[in-house]
Amino acid sequence: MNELRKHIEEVTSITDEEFDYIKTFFTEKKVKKHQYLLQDGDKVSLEYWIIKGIFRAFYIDKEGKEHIVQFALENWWLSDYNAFFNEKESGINIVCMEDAEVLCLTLSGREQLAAELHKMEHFFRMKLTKGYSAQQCRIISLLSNNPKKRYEEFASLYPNIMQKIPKKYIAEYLGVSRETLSRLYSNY
Amino acid sequence: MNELRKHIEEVTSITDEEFDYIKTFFTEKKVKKHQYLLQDGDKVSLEYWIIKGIFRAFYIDKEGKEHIVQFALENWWLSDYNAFFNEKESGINIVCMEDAEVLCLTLSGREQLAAELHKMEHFFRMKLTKGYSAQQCRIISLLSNNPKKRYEEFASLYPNIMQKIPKKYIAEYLGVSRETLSRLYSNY
DNA sequence: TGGAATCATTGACTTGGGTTAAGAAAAGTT
DNA sequence: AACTTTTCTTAACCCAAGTCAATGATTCCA
Repeated sequence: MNELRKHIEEVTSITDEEFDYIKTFFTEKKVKKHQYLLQDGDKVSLEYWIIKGIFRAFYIDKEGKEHIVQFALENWWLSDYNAFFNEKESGINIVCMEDAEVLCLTLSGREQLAAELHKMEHFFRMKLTKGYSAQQCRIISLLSNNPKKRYEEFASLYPNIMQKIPKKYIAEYLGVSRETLSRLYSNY
Repeated sequence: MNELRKHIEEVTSITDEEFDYIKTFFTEKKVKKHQYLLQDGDKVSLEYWIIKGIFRAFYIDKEGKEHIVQFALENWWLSDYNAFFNEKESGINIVCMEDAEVLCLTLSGREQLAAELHKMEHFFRMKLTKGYSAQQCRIISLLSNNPKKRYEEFASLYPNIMQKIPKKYIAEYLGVSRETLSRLYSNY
């Protein structure tokens, strides 16, 4: 839990008492590679903060193709906020790609935390602002860059993800076929 | 300003005194068609809430092509949150497409409001959650749908935007050439 | 340690959508 | 009302990237 405190204090400082209270909302969980945290159609009731490990969140289209919404590793938050906000079942899947430990927070727990502790409301807003901003960059990149540029951008933005996961998932993230991605870096 | 109060109270109820205070952070502004609210390279210091009118926020790539990040009309919030979060100059442009009235809030004003009034912090978080969720839908659509599907999705999601703005901008939003878009609905 | 999955590469072929161009229609302006 | 400017449509052509298929390379696991 100590990592979580450090993580929160990057945004706002909290007292020992406050953190003791915050802690009570989280439960620890160990997750093995290939294990699902969330499956298409599930009721979404949890949000996860990753202590260690790697996950991918993906959407499956009507043809059965996977499209990666988000990768997540240490210190990242992860859930289907879309389902949460619209109070629907999940439309995406979240799978573990490298043995992991996560902290689980119920969505109602988060709202309660935010309501009771202004600092936590602030914290969540700041995290969301960052996520919003990152998503906007990705949209711009999808609209204006060709696959090669997108690949280079991704590689420079997330070098640590690049090394750790199969390239086919990067292709799915970039919106490109594995074959095309493969051709990109063989052309040097 | 009354519309603003109504807008805020959709999320959280506030007292007269609170609203009187909130009001002091906003200034009204009238904007004419074709007028810029924000230009690539500007220092981003304001956020806008639209009372009436239509705007588009767009990115210009190296070839000079426009790519639309966001449309915005009544009740929408608009700024370059990316620039704000990373404390950089704007990378996008915001242009008025239909005579408008907006309320301006400085970014530091927003932070102050959020810090002083927990309710406003909550309000901004809720708005951001909704925006985040919408962006995620758009990313999924860009990754998994072809132009025709994206067009249909957009048309059903934002029928009011469809009617009011030139189709070429919709093409720029969908990441498709005007010609391709034009072919889409002539094929029925 | 060897066989089975999974993942990556490469080549041949196909195709969706971009580009170019030219003309029609609509909107804005005087 | 006439002229300009912007927007839209349609057609011909082309190319980037997808698909299909076969082969190699890794990784996984019994």
